[in-house]
Amino acid sequence: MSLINRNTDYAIRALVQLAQKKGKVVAVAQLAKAEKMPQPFLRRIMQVLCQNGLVVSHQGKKGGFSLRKKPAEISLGEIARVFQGGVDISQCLFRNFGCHNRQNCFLRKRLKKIEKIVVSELERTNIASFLTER
Amino acid sequence: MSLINRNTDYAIRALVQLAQKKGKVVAVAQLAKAEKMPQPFLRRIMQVLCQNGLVVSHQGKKGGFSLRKKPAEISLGEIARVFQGGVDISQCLFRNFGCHNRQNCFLRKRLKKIEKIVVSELERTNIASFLTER
DNA sequence: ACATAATGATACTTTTTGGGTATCATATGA
DNA sequence: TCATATGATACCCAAAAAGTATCATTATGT
Repeated sequence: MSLINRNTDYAIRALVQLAQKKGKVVAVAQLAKAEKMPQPFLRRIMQVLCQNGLVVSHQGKKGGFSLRKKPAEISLGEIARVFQGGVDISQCLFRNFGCHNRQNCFLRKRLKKIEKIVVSELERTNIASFLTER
Repeated sequence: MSLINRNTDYAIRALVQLAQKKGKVVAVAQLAKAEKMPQPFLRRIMQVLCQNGLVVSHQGKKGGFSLRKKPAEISLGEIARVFQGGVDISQCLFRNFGCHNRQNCFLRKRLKKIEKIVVSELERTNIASFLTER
């Protein structure tokens, strides 16, 4: 099990690259090549990022994508929300959906607590966090 | 995505039940019924718990399983380790296994950090933690 | 104008994994 | 000796994740 899936992973890497280019327009082909991501897959991811207002798309020759927000304003939490509907670490696994006593489930309570911690970590980590480290 | 899978989930529920029975021998059929878990599936889970020294099996008529350790000595972390090989929240999702620079992967580092927090929470939560709450 | 090189939109395929069954063998208490 | 429990394994199924393919549209440079 993993906290983030590949969509999220690739999206983060692409966004970090865009951030390094300081708002310049970069084509998917370049982004994909740099981190060895499958291009058509990344293309779809960029479209979704565009639809969700994280990047701006530029059509036509010399087109590509550029950041729409400041790196510091894009958190991992937001990206995860786009591609995974957030981080739902404590989801009920019970047979046929739904524990018979969801409200009082002892296990659920405990996992929710852990989830909160994780989510807050993801919120305070943003694209800018990664710029200096590289 | 979920922190624990169903094996782990069911195992926890079964162990809590056994803890409530204070070391008495309980058949899988009973355990399964109480939490509405699929019996043959739970049976396999109990076998694994037995092989890993968490419970003792008693064969034959009037057989079943009983706790081998004190509830306080069985952590969620240990159970997760048995059924999921631990909590590997920061696993590399990169194409064909392995980032090209696993050591310096900025994303991996960050996720590892979060993973540590989660694991420590799971370690300090044990079966006894759930006994009073019910 | 037009070829080229980019994204838009969408449908499809493949792979992996989680979750679950089925079955036969073995042990044991009444 | 029979009923009822676990031991050990092999197998199946469905859903989700990951990735591919294709055709339409838009902009640029000549």
